[in-house]
Amino acid sequence: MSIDAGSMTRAERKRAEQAAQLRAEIVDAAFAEFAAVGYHATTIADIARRLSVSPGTVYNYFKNKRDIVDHVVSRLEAQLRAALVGDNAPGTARTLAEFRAQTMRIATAVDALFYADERMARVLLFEVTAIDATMTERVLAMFDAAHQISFESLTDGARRGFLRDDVDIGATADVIVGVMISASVRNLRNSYPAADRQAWREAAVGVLIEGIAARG
Amino acid sequence: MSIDAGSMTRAERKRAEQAAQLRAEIVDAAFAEFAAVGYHATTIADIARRLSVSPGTVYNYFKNKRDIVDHVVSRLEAQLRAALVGDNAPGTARTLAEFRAQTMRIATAVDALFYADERMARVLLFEVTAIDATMTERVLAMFDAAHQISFESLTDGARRGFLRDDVDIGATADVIVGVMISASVRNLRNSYPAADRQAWREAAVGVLIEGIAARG
Amino acid sequence: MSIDAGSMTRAERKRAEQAAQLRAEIVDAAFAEFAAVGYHATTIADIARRLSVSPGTVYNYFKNKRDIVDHVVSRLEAQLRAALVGDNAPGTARTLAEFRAQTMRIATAVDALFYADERMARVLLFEVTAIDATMTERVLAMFDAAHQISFESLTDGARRGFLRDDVDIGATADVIVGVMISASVRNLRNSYPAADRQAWREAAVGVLIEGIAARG
Amino acid sequence: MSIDAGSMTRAERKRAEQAAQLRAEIVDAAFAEFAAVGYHATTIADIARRLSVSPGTVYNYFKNKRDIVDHVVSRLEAQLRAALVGDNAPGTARTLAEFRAQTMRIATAVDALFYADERMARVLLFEVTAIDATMTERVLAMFDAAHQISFESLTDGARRGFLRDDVDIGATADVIVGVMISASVRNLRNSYPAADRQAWREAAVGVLIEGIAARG
DNA sequence: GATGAATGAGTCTTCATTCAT
DNA sequence: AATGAATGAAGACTCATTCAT
Repeated sequence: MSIDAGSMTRAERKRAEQAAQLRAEIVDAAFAEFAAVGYHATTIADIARRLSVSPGTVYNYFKNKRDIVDHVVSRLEAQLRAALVGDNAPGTARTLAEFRAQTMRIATAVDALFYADERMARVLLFEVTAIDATMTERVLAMFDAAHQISFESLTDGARRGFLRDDVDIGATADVIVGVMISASVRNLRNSYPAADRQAWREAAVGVLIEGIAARG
Repeated sequence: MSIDAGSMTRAERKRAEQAAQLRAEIVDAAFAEFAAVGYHATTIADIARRLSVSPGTVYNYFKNKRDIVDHVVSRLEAQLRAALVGDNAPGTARTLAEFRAQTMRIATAVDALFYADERMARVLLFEVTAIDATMTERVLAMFDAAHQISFESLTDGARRGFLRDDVDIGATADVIVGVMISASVRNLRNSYPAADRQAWREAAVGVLIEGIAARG
Repeated sequence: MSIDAGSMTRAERKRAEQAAQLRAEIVDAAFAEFAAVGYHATTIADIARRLSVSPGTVYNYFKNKRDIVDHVVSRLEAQLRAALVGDNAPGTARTLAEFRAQTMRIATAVDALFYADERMARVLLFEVTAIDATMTERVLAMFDAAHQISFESLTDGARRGFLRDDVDIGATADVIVGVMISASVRNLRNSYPAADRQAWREAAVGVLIEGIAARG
Repeated sequence: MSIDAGSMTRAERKRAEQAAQLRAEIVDAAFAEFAAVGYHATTIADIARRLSVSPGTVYNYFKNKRDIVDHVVSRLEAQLRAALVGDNAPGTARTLAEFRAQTMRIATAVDALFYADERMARVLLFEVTAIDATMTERVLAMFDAAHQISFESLTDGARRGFLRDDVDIGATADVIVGVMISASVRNLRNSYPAADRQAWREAAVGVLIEGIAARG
């Protein structure tokens, strides 16, 4: 996959860059089209037309239509992963206040992602799952990853004593993932202004933390 | 649509019943097929074959394929509505204990619905949304309805004083819907035994109620 | 494959007959088209057009284009087999004269087949072998079958003593098959009148029999 | 087409040689690919890849794909012609023994050709004929040429008196060509060791000569 | 009302060929 | 002369829908 740039001539390097660029543009165009009219309603010709390119060209970069969605989803996966980790790695919060702050950071990051581009939610939650079992599995695995991160974070909080020790961590992690999904979905119908969204996040996180914080 | 049974002969009535029966069977078969292989991968012939009937017959009962999904979704809507209301109409809980009990009843009903037939979650969440904007809108409206019921229930609880009055009711309702979605989705990957599911519900509801119950 | 006609209604039987008829017509049309312009140059639409039928209809009868050639070749195989056996089963000749007569009968039957319809040679020898390895194998197997029949006939002749016992039977059988192929191929270029063909057969069979007949 | 070498500088000459070389290599590569997967399954890119050259380059040497096969076939034609004539020109045999020896030489040469490279038979007999009528005609013309040579040889033998004068020379020539084809085809299925092939040739030639030699 | 064969529009995909660099 | 990305025409195949029986 990685290309030994050292062994390439200048011309080759330039060509490789242009190829990578077009690949990326195809993924972009496909993503846009999938979000706009759906995977099945999108034809390869549609994607090509967005780039003023011929259908054949698309096939110079991707094996087939299925291959294109795979790359679209990979990009979304990477974006989501970036939002979920970053400086928010689980286990770094030492106090309830820090935990709350960290949770808010993650919520804000995820929200920014889905809010900045509501197409993400549309494609990921509503289009891609209908393609086939493998694709569905990938999406479910993404939910699982989010669950995993929550789980670790909560486990750590319980160990450090600022979260109740009688709470069911698995169930709580599910609740957290559910909130994320729910927020994404609701945003598709009714785009809320950024300020409301901040308030919403604080409220939701507040409810959660109240529910799991150690008493006293 | 409604049939004036009074003016029908016995033979006519019998025929009308059989027709209604076949209509229902077609919806069933379509649902099963959509869940098994997806909406787009399902052909009219597949549905017909399940009923040992010809494709043409299907068109005697439904205008087109799109019309069939519409009815499939209507049935799922009705089932969900039944689970959400019934004797669980919002505003009937008078104490926190009653509220908790009611919430558990709803959670159990919804869970029973999705657990009894995981195909429901699959079709509703993963297949149907990819069909077109109208269909997606219907699903979002179902989420909205669930949100509405939660919202009313919470509002009532706050008014009666057993829920904190500083809680953001809208956000909390979103959390509740999110939990439902999350639970449904996770069950698709990993079927949990009924006992575990009961424990899970209690834990999740516990977290929620702790988070919103009036202090003291 | 065989259909239990007894369990069919009259209407079903009629429909089955019509289906079988159309299947056969498609094979005919495909054969004609393959012979005229070749397998690769033939489109499904071409075949359909010959029958004033839509392309989709062709696919109601055959899985794909490859499936159609398979049936075309099966039909040719059956025709060839019929020409090679019939009352010409190996081992029935008791004297050299009978052997010569039998050989002539077979030669005449094969010639009639290829002469009656030069498309047979064209499709079998020149078109079908270019499709894929499996198809080529089928054609080679047909040559093998012809070889086998010759071989048995010659073996029997040697055993009965009217053929030279020092002759290489395998090689001779190859020669016989070669003559058949050669005659078929040459006919493609230059259609000879029936009388000439009869003379040709007698000459060729004469050369062969002279070469292998027991001396004295 | 022909190049006036006299007016070329050394550099020009070298370049012309390299061009001729690459042309030849393209023909080689195409031949190899056609034999391996067939004419239609071979893409220009496949041929180019074999030579570590770009598809565009191929078009600097040949007008189109069809043009390439034409040259492939020309090369095969030349090889076959070389095997059939050489010191085996018809009319040089003076006695039956010489005739037999000459026939064996030709048979051995042809066999060597097809045995050394079974791809020849595959391409010539099984691939190339399916391309178009012109190509088929070329192959038939090759058979004709072989027939012609046999015919002349036999005519000469009859004139000199060591072959029967009542034999049908045309039919006999057909038999000879048929034997060549048959041997080539059979070798495609079952590669025989060189020793067996020698024996086979002797047997087949023996049968033939016995059949046509003058008696007494 | 049931049938199921016929329809043909609609897409993906391939690949020979071109041409700007 | 070599390159290789772009092209777009062409064709196999699917399947929702129709309609004569």
